[in-house]
Amino acid sequence: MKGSETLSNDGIVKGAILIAGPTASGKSALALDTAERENGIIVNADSMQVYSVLDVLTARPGSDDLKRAPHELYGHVHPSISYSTGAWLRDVTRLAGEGRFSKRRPIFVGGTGLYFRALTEGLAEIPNVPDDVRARWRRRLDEEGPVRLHELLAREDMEAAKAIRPSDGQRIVRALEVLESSGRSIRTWQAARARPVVDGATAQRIVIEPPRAVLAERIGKRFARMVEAGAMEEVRALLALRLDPGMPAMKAIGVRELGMVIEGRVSIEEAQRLAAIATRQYAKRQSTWFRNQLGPEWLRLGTLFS
RNA sequence: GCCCAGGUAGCUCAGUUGGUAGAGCAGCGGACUGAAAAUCCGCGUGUCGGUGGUUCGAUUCCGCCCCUGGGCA
Repeated sequence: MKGSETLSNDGIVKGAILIAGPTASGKSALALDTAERENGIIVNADSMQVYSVLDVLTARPGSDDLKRAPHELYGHVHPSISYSTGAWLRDVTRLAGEGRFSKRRPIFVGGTGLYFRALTEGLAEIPNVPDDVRARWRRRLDEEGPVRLHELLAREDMEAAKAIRPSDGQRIVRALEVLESSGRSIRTWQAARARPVVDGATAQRIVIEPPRAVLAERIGKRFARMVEAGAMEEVRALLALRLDPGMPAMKAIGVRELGMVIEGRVSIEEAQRLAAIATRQYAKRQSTWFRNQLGPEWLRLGTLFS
């Protein structure tokens, strides 16, 4: 790490450290070490660790970790809220505006590749889609299927339709809801990106890429530990909120699996096995993303931190 | 010991009236601009238990052996 430089804040964050890595790669440990050495403030860049309730299940830093360095954007969103990349970026911008990064070096750590991209490359400034519009298109997706909606999109927004597969319901719905609520094609919006929040020239970017087999072993052990640490009670508490199963927080790995145990449909052992599989598949998607989407400006570490 | 039923991909299994085999899951590769722990696309990775025999050719038919279940003793 370079010596500390002036962390000015004139709309863009300078001298930031970015640490990306798949689940169970030990990125939080690296972030803590770095924070202590660099007088840093750790900022979450993980789409699930923002939600409260699921402390254990999302492997959020514990109280010991929180004592070692300031942490931001962890567990600050209730699971009943549908958070998003845009909301996260606004939160980061707000922290910068409050001067939170002026005395301490921000260390962004997480496993959500899209968050890092939004941070360093900016995100299209698309107006918020009203809830009712979004709900209606999602319902139509359920009822009519993606192919039907893709045909519809092709009629109204050929450019967007060409860029999205007819089977990709989620992206089709996004294109449709943006078109309806803003009156403009999502492609038009996306053509113009807003300013990055972090200055790439002065940032240090690190991605941890441990061998898959090593990751797989750690994942298996870690989920068992989560259950011992009370993951089951967390899921119970989350389910008690009776949220729509489509909410992002409900998609956290382990919610479905442990939920089946609560319903008495599978054994705890089977749930652990299924959750470990889902986590491995997630780690694979992350690895693919980091391998192919992150540029050469990222320092790639093959080692593991615990 | 005898009688059944099996031994085919990492797992569960299908199949070949004899021309070296395919599904699901797992796994691997890829896409990714506001649900990204999401969503989507692509790819069989194999001494068909072993060994003899019949055959132009055996994973398939026959013999023997080994292994795993179940039954009878």
